[in-house]
Amino acid sequence: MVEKNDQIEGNGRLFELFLEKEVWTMLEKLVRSGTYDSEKEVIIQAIKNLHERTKARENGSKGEMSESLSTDLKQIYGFDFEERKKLYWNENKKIVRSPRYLLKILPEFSLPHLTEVEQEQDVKLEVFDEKLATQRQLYGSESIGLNWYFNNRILPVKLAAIVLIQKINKEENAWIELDELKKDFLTYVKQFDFIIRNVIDELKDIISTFPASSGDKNFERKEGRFAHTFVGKLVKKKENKLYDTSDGHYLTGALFEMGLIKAKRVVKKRWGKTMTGKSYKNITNIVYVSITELGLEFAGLNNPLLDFFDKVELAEDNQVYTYEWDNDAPIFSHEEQKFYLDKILPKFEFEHSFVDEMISIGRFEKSGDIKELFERQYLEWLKLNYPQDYQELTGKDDRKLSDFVRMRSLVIMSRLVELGIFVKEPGSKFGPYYLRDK
DNA sequence: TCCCAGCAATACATTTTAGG
DNA sequence: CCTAAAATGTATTGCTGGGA
Repeated sequence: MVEKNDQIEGNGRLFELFLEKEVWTMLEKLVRSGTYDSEKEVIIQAIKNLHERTKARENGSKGEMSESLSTDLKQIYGFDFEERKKLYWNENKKIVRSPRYLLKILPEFSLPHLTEVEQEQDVKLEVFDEKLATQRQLYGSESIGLNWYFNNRILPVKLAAIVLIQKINKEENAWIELDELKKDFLTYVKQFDFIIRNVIDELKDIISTFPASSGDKNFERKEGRFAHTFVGKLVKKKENKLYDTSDGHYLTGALFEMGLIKAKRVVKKRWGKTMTGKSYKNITNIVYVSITELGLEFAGLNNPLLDFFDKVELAEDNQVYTYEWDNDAPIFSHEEQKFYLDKILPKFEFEHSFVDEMISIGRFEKSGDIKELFERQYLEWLKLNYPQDYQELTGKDDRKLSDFVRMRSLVIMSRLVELGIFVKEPGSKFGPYYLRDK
């Protein structure tokens, strides 16, 4: 019983995002009327109906609903459920679709609105441009010269940049509170996820890294982690955590590490103990972020997937059907691929040259070949440039070293596959991998 | 049958916070 | 300003489906 409640609650939270309260109440009434056992069932039935109609349409015949949910709802509430669904589709699509992203105000001319106390404590958070130092500071000696392996997808990065720009425009303030950005990002991602799952069947793989959304007890933790991996999180240096110094404090997150956003930290004193014996109640760090030139450029580039939402319109009979999407087509445009290679990768010195080499090789028969190449080249590079870290890494046992190689090398390729630069043989698990344009 | 890429549960660790 | 519980973060190990 408890478990069942939890599940319904989970769905409830999810659906509040897409359905008005009115519709949720409607679902509850329908359950109470005895037609269905749970809200979940109503929703499942609705999706089944959609699915059958869609299939029927593809086969060129008229769809037969196994059970007419819309008729039930019409009788009870006097309006057409499908009609409503169409509205939600249009609403969601409007949010997700992709116009060209432009800033209405320039970041340089706008400052965050701060209280007096906060202003006193204003501390600038450096944007780390020194490529190697950054990765090393953030992730220790195991990520030197590489984009962090948990930044394993580019699509969430693109979405996050878009959300930030939208927010800056809406609030007419160039500096956005990081926590607020994360919230909006998650809302956007859920809407994105909702549309793709319901409309574009072929694209389900793309969103497999998005946090799962229903019936998952750890969902909130997962999505929190998802947000800070891609959007950002302030990491405080232990020794300094109670002091209002900026030393050793930095921001992680794909957006920041790839140079797409800049950040500043504002410190609020509450209590704590400084070196000089002064005591505070606590210290709260508020991080404000803004888009960089690079981020603006990236967000503004054409994206086939986002553009796709612009093209999808309702059919003449006002139904939302599964639209055709070429599953073999890349979800990133050529401009975006070029941007990644030319403007983002140079921040990661080893990965940059490694990817260049991968492209010049052009084909790998199996994933093992990539690992092999990576191990050879990375160790060589590390030995030359960072002998101490080389010692540390090779001093580990074989298992640890091979895990290191596996994670690092394969994620480099998975990013290239997502971007559409490389293709992994459809249906295969271990490759071959080859360049798309060859 | 074996193996391993890609997850994901779980145990363990650290940080935050509430309360006095 | 301290303690301890609660929240949150991290690391390791384990699992599994399907290709070799």
